[in-house]
Amino acid sequence: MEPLPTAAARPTGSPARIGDVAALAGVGVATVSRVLNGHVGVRPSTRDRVVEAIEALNYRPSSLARSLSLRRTMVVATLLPWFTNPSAVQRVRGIVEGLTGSAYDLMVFDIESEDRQRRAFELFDRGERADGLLVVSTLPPEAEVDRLRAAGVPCVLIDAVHPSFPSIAVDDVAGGEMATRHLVELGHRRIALIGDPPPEFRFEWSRDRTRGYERALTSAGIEPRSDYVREGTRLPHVARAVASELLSLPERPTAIFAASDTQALGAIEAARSLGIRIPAELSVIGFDDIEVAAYVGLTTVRQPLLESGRRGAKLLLETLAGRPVEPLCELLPLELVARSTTGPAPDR
Amino acid sequence: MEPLPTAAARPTGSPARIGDVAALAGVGVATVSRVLNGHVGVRPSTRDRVVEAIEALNYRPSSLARSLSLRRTMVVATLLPWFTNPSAVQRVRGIVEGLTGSAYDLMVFDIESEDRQRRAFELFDRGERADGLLVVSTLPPEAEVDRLRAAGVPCVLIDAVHPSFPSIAVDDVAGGEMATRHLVELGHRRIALIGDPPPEFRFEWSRDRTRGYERALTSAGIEPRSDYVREGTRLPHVARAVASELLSLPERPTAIFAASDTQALGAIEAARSLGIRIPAELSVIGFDDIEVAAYVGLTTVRQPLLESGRRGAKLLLETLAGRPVEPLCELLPLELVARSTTGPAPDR
DNA sequence: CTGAAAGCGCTTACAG
DNA sequence: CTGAAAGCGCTTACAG
Repeated sequence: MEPLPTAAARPTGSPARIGDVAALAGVGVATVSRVLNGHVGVRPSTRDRVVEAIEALNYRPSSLARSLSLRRTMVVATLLPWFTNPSAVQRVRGIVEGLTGSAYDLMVFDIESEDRQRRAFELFDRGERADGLLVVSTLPPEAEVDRLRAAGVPCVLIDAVHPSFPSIAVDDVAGGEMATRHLVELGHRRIALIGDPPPEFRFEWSRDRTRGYERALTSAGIEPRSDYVREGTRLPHVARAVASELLSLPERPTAIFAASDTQALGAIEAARSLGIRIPAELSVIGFDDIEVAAYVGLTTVRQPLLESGRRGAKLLLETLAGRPVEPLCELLPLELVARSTTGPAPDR
Repeated sequence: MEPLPTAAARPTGSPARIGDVAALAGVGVATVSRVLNGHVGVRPSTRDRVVEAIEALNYRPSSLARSLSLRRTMVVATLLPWFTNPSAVQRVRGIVEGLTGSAYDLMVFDIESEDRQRRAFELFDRGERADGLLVVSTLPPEAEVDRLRAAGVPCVLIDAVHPSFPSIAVDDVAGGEMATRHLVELGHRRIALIGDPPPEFRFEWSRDRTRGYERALTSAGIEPRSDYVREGTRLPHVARAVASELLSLPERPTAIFAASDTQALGAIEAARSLGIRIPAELSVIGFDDIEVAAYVGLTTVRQPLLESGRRGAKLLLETLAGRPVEPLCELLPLELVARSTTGPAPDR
């Protein structure tokens, strides 16, 4: 089953292989490979014949076969849940920026369910489909951590922390505290919280922000009330529904801290449709500072989303370049951005 | 160089291969492969031994090697430029939805420059890294069209049209006309247009919308003015700058039609900072109806972004399932959504 | 029911 | 400077 001598002999529909080129040029495949990879030490006349054959057959090497042979793909993969979320998008944008100018291409893989997460790691945990991984807002299952380490796949975590990998994150407890303190300082006492549902992928920052919220309340001498703490996904209608419940409570909160801007926006809409004025009757503070936040004047705790992606990408690039990176956790700064959705607590 | 008999013999760091499992279980690799792929006709006791060896070695087959051998990846790739743009994100969200429940995983690949576009197709045009392609808001170069067809890679276009592939699109000329007519009907005569820069990736809908704009003007007896037609990218500051120029014209337009909501938002910000009231002194209409549009009350021409992704994914799935799909262009409906950024032209 | 061998399409020592 | 061969890690006829 040797390569056939001419292009015409290849069945239509299947691209030429390196053997076809070799046959047409009258050389061995090794020589074609050398020309392809720009190795020195190929006689110019030979090279010319090979180049000619490549063009005649419209040949392009199989990147898959190359990857298998080279054990290198020049691709970086980003694995993240809900990757169409505004904050996730912003991080991805940072990753794209961080990778710009490098030789690596970016592949983004969505993890929407545990099933997809499993499949994602099946695809990537050997480092065959991508040379490095950027895992965003989720933690690999422990078994995958082992595989990744065993296979030596460079991996950087963004918005998640694990002792085995370097990571870029923020202090979520401090963030929750910061947001809540802002409300307390405005005189609010009845402060509700809308958090994310329990971690689906071992992803726990919502819990940390809740802890910060409780801490701030306690140190202000306010007793946390369980009926003021709700959970819901970031789907617009869910966020609205959760906020509506909160706003229909007999003792309605005068302020809401939402664990994300997306949820804060839902709370604002809920208030709007209930005829509750913001910030006169209700203050709302979010988390993230996504692009629309500035646009609609949402008060929020800003975390450097873009920067997190950029830094994560840079860190991964370092590792890929062979510079060993400590599995340290780099904390990015948080900043309170007071805009127009928070104000003094109503009298009474 | 036969597989070594025990796991311990494998160098740490390299995952077990099928040969290691076979050796440990005392069977041939073919048998391991059969067990792995759930083929019938393996004696239960043999199967048990294999399963045991798999677990002992924590073995997971190389998906890359599988792909090479099977010529199938169970992955669908989406190639799109500026994939963090709100409208692109929305389409991707639709694609994710359309793929949900299927056996295919989604990989997203960003095309930000011609260089990346070339690399994207190098990776995907043989159908080795993905079984099917969803090309969004860009057109493959003609040479790639040939390769894709030659290799028989199923490919669906979204927001782009090519005779060789089925596609999901909208009638952009009609859309441009619809937007402009809305302004004309409100009494505007000085109507400006902010379009995208010339197509970077043979991507021409902005031109079509401009054509619709001109057509609407002409049929209203309004002479198109070249100083009213500007181009700029969707980067926020660019959109603002372009709008500012327009609004500083001696004969300032009373209405702006932006080729995208993102640009419309930029125009609104520019007006704001120039102290121009909307819609009293300036009407602004966008295109797309991205999520924030409703939120900020932007009048726009709605195109079914989510639906385009969903339909594209479904179409691709059909093709992948072997049901031949005509290379037809499916046009999705456009709808004018009048909100609060457009109003009657100011007297005089 | 099972294994040896060929094949997927490359790259790269190794030997000339 | 160049080619035959082994290897990357799988799958699958083919022959028992």
